[in-house]
Amino acid sequence: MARKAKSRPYHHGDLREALVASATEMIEEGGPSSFTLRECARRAGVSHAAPKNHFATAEDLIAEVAARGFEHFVAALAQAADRSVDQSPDARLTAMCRAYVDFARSHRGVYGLMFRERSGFAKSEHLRTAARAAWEQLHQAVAAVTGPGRRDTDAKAAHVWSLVHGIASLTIDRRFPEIIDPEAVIATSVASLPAAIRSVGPPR
Amino acid sequence: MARKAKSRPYHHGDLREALVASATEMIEEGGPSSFTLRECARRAGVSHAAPKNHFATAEDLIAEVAARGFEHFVAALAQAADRSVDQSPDARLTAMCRAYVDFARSHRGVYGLMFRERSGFAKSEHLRTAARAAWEQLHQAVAAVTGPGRRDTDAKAAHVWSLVHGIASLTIDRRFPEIIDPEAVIATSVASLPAAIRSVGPPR
DNA sequence: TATTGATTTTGACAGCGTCAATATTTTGTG
DNA sequence: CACAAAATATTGACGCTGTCAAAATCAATA
Repeated sequence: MARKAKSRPYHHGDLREALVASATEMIEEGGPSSFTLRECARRAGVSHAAPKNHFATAEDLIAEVAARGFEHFVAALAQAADRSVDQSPDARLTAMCRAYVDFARSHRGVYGLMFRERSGFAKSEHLRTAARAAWEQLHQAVAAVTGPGRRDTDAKAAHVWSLVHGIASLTIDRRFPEIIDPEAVIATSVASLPAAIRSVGPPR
Repeated sequence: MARKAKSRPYHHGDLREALVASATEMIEEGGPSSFTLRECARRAGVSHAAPKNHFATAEDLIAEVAARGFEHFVAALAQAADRSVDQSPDARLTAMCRAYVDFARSHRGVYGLMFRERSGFAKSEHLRTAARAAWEQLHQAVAAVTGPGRRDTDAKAAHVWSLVHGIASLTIDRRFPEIIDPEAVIATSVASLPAAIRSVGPPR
């Protein structure tokens, strides 16, 4: 055993972690499509087939990268919430949305990976739970704004997520016309969110 | 010459169009990442190097697919606008947003391609102009709601695009929790849009 | 110390995109 | 009509990729 304990289990030391680090690096540098398993092994200083012992397939490795991306992402959102814990729910939600877009913009590659369909989402339990944690983080901030016990909080949270994800994606992939200042879009759209979610759906 | 005339210029007949058709088919079936140039050539019934005469690189071919996707997309939006031409600007914008999400859901593969960063966006003029046409289509519908001559219509249009693109992406890539009914999110969020864009940004 | 098991390497395979050389067909011109 | 020129398609090769099986290496344990 001693598989992931701190006991420096083997030859390389901890190849599994080294592979995740190299893969993350590659994806941050050149986007998800720039990743290749062989180059990743090269960066970790091992032969091209060595990863097989830790990840059955290349997809499993990038699923792990995506899962850790979600964990990092959740931490960033939580930190934003903590920093504004003494403010209003509206301010807290706004802060979280800003943190959302900031994370996406400063981790373009991994963020793109996290929301790409084929990221091993179906196969990796780790990835699914990490993604769900992100959803719950956002959901909670929305619930604080709409008030407790509402039936349609889910739809409102989905609305918020859609908006910030849309802004993040279009900004990252440069699909806005050049005239558009992403910073301005983020500022005005995010600022309008608390009021907007109060009026989304039936007002009762 | 007679390069793209109707004169059945050659051996295959019209390989260029056949390649675009095969590529579109592949991407719709298995997503953008399932495309390979060799399989595409196979489907078109030619050798693996035949595409070289019509597209210098594989990226050029998928850029063409993306460009046509945008053209098809613009047509779908325009059709939605036409169908609601006798209604209010609000209803027209709503209809267009519904058409937007409907298109994305019924052309998952190509839509994913259209908004993926590496789609030859930088190199293909055709792709850039087709994408710009889509933006202008949406921009116009937004302008009709906010009223003419407003300075912040761009930001409002970006807001609308972000929301519908976010809904479309998250739905397509199945990133909403299972509890969420995409149909409900689309209905409520899109319905709230006209009112929302009136309050986004400075009210003056 | 010997054996076991985990880890890594080596070598092979098919598939990929691209390129150069060759073959074939169409088009344009004398 | 014949022939040259241009356009189009094929063949074969190159280096790259992910995956697999067999052999080699090393750590821990019995």
